Amino acid sequence: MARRIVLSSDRDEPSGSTEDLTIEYAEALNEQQYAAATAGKGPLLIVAGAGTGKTRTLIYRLAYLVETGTRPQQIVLLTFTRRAANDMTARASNLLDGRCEKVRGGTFHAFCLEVLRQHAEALGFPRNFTVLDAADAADVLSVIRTRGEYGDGEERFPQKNTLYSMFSSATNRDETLGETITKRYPQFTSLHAELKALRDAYRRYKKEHGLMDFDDLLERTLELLETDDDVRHQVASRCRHVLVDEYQDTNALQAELVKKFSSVHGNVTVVGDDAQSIYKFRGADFRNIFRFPDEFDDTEVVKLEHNYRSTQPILDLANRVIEQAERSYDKTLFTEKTEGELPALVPAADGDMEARFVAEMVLRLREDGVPLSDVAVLFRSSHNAYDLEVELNQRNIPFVKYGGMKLNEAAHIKDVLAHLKVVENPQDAASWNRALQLIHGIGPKTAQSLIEWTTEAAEDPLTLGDGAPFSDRYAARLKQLFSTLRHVRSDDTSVTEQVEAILDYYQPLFENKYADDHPKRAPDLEHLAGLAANHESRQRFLSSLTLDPIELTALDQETGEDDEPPLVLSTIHSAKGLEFHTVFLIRALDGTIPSRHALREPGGVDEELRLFYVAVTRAEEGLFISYPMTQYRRGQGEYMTTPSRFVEDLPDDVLEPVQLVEEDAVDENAPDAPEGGDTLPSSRNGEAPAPPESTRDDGPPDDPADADGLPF
DNA sequence: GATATCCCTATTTTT
DNA sequence: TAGGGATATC
Repeated sequence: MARRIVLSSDRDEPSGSTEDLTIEYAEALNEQQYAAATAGKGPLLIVAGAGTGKTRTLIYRLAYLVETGTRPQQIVLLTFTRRAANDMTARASNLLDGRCEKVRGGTFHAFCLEVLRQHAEALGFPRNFTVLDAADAADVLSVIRTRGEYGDGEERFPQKNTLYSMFSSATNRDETLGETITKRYPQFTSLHAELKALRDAYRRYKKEHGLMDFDDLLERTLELLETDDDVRHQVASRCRHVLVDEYQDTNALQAELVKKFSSVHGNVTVVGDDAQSIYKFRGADFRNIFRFPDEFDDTEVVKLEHNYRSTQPILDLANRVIEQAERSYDKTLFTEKTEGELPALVPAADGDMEARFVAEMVLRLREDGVPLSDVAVLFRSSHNAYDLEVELNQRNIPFVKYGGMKLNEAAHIKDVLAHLKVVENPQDAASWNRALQLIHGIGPKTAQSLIEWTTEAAEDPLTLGDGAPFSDRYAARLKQLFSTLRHVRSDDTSVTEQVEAILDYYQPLFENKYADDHPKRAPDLEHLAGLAANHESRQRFLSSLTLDPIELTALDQETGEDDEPPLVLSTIHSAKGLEFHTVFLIRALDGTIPSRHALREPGGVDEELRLFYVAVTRAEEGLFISYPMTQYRRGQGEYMTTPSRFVEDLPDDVLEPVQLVEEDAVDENAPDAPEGGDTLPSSRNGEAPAPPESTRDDGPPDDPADADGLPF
């Protein structure tokens, strides 16, 4: 263990002087926000309800810390997405002449990655280790499973994705594998020993080949900081202030990391709202936030309750929603925006009609001056938006979808990235596997022996030694592959050139592999090359893609300079922390939200309820909760749905029912026959869904008389 | 040993 | 509805 020489840090000690502050904190913030932003040293817990200016407070705190002498490089801001981190540092920089840009920050995973790149060797990993995303990790598990003949028994052995979630679940909840299996995967209890062996094999494999999955980033960092006190001291010394956003969604591992990061200076600020904890599946526990004062002595607690986002009617609904929870949440949000439209509950005949309703309303809002980008459509899970996506495409309404397919999850992108990864880390057997099997004539077996050849026999893994086990069938391609890779490796190629070189090589393989739809996929490859230009190194490019994935639809849209900012479609999870003028919550069905899967888990319904609460509290002025009354399922055809239990018992003066009427439909009340063909898209142009907002304050709001001529 | 084809099944949320 | 497993064919 290295000898430690402690340098006096007086030089760095923040002055703490409040004499020459350039920002009028007391004027910009309310009393509690001010207290939070300007709190002194030590642990600080900010319990902030939805829309209470939590982000604003955090930004001012950043600025305050910098103004009172803390160097920005010594502040660590941990957030849930990189977008949130960039957003906050940018806003803080605006307040303070750019100084806050140097604040370090990002997600837990990204920050841990930074630490690990520095110290990986101490853990027996190479510094250029590869980060596996969930799909990569599952692929690795699949390879190991097949090789080790784990599933040879009679019982069904879990699939690769299940294996990954199982192991990940154990890590994130800080449980033993046995506990996780008993609690969450009881059907595999009899396989416990085999699963344990498989997990050990997976761990060994990752270490041998320089691979880390998402969980490793957290777990290995913690291991590093726990076992090597010099490293811990070194890392924590650089964290004079640690700020954590969305603390209610941290899990046991992350809470422990926060402790370690702040173990030298003891300055931690965490912000969160227990009623908005929605990441239980990742091991988050809303009670974490209340444990904070027990974990950190002398915690100062500040509560923010004044809501600046929503109108009173929306808050009333939010309060009624959260009241339904088993556990009571101590929420007393209040606002001064007492006026406002009632949130509306909108049943639609079917998913198609629901989509038309939303599209129509979005256009009306735009005519009334609400920009598309200030409107969001939220849903429980990604596929809930399919109908709407089709509708929006037909009407040429630009949108971005968050929480759908990510660019780097698309198979063709993974193919290209595998080649880059192999150059970056030639031990990365998982990527070799992928790259090699693209070549016609190379399957799992040949790939395996080739990998052994390159990584063991040759001194340079990117050359093929004589006598490598290859046959003429694919020899030419293989040589081409290796020369491409060597070119990519050479020092003077930019990341863009590297990607281009791989694309040239990949093109014929690509067209062969995706014979039916490669023209559709091709633009993504171009985008990838474009993205590469923004990155200074291959390694950074790769990790930024895995840790901060790009939404596929964001690229479809090709947002040019003067294009209209698009409508936002988002899973509720991905909408966390955002706000919009008007929110549509679609597919509010029992079985969707709450999800059918959640009903089986203890505490599952409450978690879904919090999710619902998050959705509702995103809205500033307008809120429409809609659902289709019938749905189609493969086997059964159409069937009647049940509205979400969360809206069922709400009185009309909290959530106002609205009836949708087709403009040119014959006066037909409820389409109770499953085959009711009259609502199907017989006419694309004439329908008039909900009456405009204005008719909704007086009496039954179902008169479509004022449905104006529609501009399409 | 690689690949083409067919059938079955499970189906949330994210770093 | 796609992705995985099993089977048949090259």
